[in-house]
Amino acid sequence: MTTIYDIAKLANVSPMTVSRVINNNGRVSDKTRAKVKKIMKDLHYVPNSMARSLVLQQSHIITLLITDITNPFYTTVARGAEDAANRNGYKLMFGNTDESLLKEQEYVDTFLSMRVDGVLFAPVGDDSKPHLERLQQNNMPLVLLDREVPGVTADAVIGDSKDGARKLVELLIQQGHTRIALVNGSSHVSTARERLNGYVEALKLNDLPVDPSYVTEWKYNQTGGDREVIRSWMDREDRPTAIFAANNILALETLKLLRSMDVRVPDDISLVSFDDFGQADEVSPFLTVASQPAYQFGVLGMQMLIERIQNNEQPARKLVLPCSLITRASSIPPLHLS
Amino acid sequence: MTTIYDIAKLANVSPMTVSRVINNNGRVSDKTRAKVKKIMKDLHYVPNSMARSLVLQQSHIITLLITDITNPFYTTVARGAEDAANRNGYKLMFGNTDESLLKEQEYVDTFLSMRVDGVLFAPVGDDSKPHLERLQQNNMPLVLLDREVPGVTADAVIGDSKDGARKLVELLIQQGHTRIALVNGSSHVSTARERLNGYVEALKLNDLPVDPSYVTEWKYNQTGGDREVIRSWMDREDRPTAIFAANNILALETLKLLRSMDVRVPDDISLVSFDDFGQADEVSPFLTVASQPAYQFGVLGMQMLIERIQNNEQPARKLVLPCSLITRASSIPPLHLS
DNA sequence: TGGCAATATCATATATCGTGGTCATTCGTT
DNA sequence: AACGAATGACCACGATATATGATATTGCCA
Repeated sequence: MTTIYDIAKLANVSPMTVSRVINNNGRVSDKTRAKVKKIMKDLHYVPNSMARSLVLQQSHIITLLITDITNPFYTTVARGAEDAANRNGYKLMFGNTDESLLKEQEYVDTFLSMRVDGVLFAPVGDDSKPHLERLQQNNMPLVLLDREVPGVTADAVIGDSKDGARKLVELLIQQGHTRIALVNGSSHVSTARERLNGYVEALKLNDLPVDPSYVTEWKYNQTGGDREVIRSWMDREDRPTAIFAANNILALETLKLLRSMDVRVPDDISLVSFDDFGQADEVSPFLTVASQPAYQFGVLGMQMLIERIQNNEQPARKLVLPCSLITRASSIPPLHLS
Repeated sequence: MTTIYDIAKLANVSPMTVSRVINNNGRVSDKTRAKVKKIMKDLHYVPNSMARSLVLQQSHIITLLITDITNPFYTTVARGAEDAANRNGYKLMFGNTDESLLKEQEYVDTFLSMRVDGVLFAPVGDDSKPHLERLQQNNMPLVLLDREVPGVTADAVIGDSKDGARKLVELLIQQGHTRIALVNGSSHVSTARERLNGYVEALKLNDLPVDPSYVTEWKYNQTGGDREVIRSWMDREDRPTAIFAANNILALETLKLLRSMDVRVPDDISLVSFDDFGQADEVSPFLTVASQPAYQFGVLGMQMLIERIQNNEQPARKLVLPCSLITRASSIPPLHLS
């Protein structure tokens, strides 16, 4: 591809003069400037940002790593982060780990080796710790998103999972449910632990028993969960009258499973969950959810990151965003009360 | 950050030896290799891919540009492309244009200046032509996705929009509808033109009139559409009994609008559209759609791109993927027939 | 068995990729 | 002659390729 040397030769000037024209600094006469610009256009010249960031030591690129690009929660986060990045003159590029630690590690290496200016990071879980430490050891500006990691001190924007979970479960209790099951994410993820905490707390506050056999753990992206657990719940005498799914994807999977067993929601069992479904909610608003301000997650995370890029020495900050309860058709009082 | 020079100094070897250890080529004694590796690990060394790709003239990075990251169709495409890229040893990074030509242009410049190995490109529309030409002028391997651009010769993976549209409209006609409106995407986008073609063709084949006032044009991501048009349709004596929305987002927006006017779907009016809603379809399968194999779009596009990276001289190829009709609750015979 | 050339193995010096910063130099004016 | 504006020469950024130098190993023959 064309370089400043090619252009310099054609324009009968030195490469440095071309560089000056490109960056619009230093003194270049209008005549040579025009001549150089014309040749650049004719040759479809594009500056090589590899070479440029090699000498400038910065790329003006920020990356966002999410764990599930098909999850509307994360894509909405992405939109927020993108808008905030563009407003500040940064380009945003995305990576998707698919809840895989291996992919996460590879992306971390890619980001480090690309010398991006900063990373917005939704970690896979607690085992992401070495990856985060690797970023920090290399002094890479970093902001955690949605999930915290024990033992890692870093800026973070997270949701109030415990509070949201408690609100959901208390709603169910108010509706008369006493046997509430939980389809949770992996306990290696902070949000799953917090949601379990909120679930337990709501039960205890209302003097309801906490039955561990009513709690199961899947991965947040639903792969590899034990489908039989739900089946076994339905076979019990004291079958739960409501299920709390810890995120939107788990709620969908649960719903599918219930349908395949001819269990109707909400007639036979109520279902509530965390996170909306993006625009799809409009089709037929159905699930009662604790909704998180996804777009704001992205915007605020990006702002925090850009401040950290400007000064990586400041102490770590943590932002906890509230969730709001949206009551819809999927949760109703249990049969014996209606 | 640490460089091979730092490591070389500590290991008492030359930078070149360190480079050999990193790339596992050339002959290095086991002793020095071990020594160098230890120091690299101690210093958390990460190779600088800017410097590397500067000399190697390749980055092993492929980028995918989509027009709406919150659209489940595109995120599913992304997952397919990602899987195919990883299988072939490439890293995939994403860009999102939000249906904006300006953002598209900026991403094109970024990709060119980053000297990525190839670009998978869902163009905003016909006006993307200069952007695509810019890529081609710089010899950047390129595969179009989902949308074609008149006057641009390039590899492409697209859906059979015309056929899908015809299938949808013919289903409505079979159900007894005769007044079918179309909420289309911009006529500057190839898929919108094809879907209009299919719509018109289905009407003509069934000896139904084509009324231009029953066709409106919005942007595919729904921003800036003229909401009043739909309102005016509903005010007419001969109000349409069915609406065909040209993609999932437009269908949602239409649905919202109808709801706000207390028009019920499907009781008062039927609604069909292109593209699924990802996992959200499971919540409550509702809309009748022409479904495109989104994941396959990504996989096949990526394979095509990788072949083009290996040989950019071969003639352009075009792959047209079929869509399948999924009949659901949103389309029923019109009132007067039931 | 000793001696030396031939060969294989390991390591380094130097040039290069495309750009920007610094400082020296040239040019045109007054 | 003197000054400021315009331009150029050279090096650095962090890596790799090539050619070459420095050892270690082997083979061969007297």
